Amino acid sequence: MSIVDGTDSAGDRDALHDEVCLRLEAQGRRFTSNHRLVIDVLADAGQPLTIPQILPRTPGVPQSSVYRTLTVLEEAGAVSRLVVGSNHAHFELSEHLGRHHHHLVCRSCGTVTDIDFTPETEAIIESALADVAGRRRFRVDEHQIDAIGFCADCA
Amino acid sequence: MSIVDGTDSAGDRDALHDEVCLRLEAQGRRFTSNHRLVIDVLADAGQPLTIPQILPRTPGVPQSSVYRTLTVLEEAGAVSRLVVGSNHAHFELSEHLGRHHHHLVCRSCGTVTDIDFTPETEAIIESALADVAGRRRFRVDEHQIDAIGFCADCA
DNA sequence: CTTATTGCAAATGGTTTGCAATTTT
DNA sequence: AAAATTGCAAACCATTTGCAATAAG
Repeated sequence: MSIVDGTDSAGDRDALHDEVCLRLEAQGRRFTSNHRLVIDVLADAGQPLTIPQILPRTPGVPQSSVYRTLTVLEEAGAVSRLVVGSNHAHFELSEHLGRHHHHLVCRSCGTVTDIDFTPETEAIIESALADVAGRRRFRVDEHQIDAIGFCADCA
Repeated sequence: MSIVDGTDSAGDRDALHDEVCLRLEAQGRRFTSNHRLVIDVLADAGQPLTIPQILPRTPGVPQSSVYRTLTVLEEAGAVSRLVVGSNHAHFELSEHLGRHHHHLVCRSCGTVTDIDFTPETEAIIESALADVAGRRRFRVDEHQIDAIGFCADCA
C-alpha cells in the first residue's frame, strides 16, 4: 500500500523517488536534484520538519529554492504542509507516499511527532466524520488529528 | 458545564462576559470595551473568524488593537487561535467558554465550520490518544480534529 | 495615582516573487 | 531549442512592537 513502509531499505528509497518522479511528471514538472534532496531529507527525518530544520540539511541550497521546491512537491501531492501553533510551517512526506497518521504537538518546544491509531479507531473516526459532514453536504477528503500538550523532554 | 450553551439568551451573554472578566482579572488584566466588543463578535459569529472578517465588525478599532486584544484574550484562555491551511489565523471562543468541538475546513474558500462528535466517539478518541501518547510520555492537554475537503458551496 | 490599554506609525520576519542565468528533456 | 528550475535580491503582507496619550481600578 505505502511506498515507504518504515523499513527504509535502499529499494524503498528508489521506489519513493520513482513515485515522486511520476507525480511530478504528471504535472509537467521535472524531478531535479533539489527535489530529490528535499524528499530525502524529509524521508530520513521521518517526522515533520520546519524550514529552519530543513535548511542545514540542504547545504548550499538557498532558502527561496527550498521553499519553491516544497511548493512544487506539495502541488504534486508528494509533500504536505502542516500548520499547527508554531510560527513555522512543518513539512512531511504526503500520506500518499507514507502512511496515514496523526500528530503530537509540544506546546513548549513546538516539536511535532507522528502517531498511529489502530485501524478500528480510524474507522470509527472516519464514520463519525462522514456522518456529521454529510449532514452539511461537506465532502471530506482527509482529516488530521493533533494532540497538543507537553512532550517527555518539556514535561 | 459550558457558559454559552447555544441558546444565546441575554443571561448567557452576561455570564459569558463575567467569565471572561474573571479570567482576565486572574491575570491582572482589565475587561475593557474593546475586549467585550471582540468577545461579542466571536460569540455572535458562532464560528471561527479571521482578522479580515473581524475588523469590519469592530468599527473604529485599529487592526493592531484587535490583534492585541485577541492575544490578551488568548492568554486568558477566553479565545483560541486556530491555524489551518489559510494565510490568516482563525479565532473563536475558547472551549473553556463554549463546548468541545471540531472543524470542517474548506480547501477552496477557507471557511471553517464547527462540528460535534457524540460523547461516545469523543471517549474513544480520547482513550486512543491517551494510550498512544502515554507510551511516549507525552501529556495531552487537548486535541483538535480538522476534516479538510469541500463545503456545499464550493463542491 | 498607578498600571494596563489604546492608537498611531514603523518594524519584524516568514514566505513569495521578478528576472536573468542555468539546467533538464 | 523549449520550458522548467535555480539563485539572488527585493517585495509581500500578516502580525508585532515602541511610544506617548488615555482610561481603568
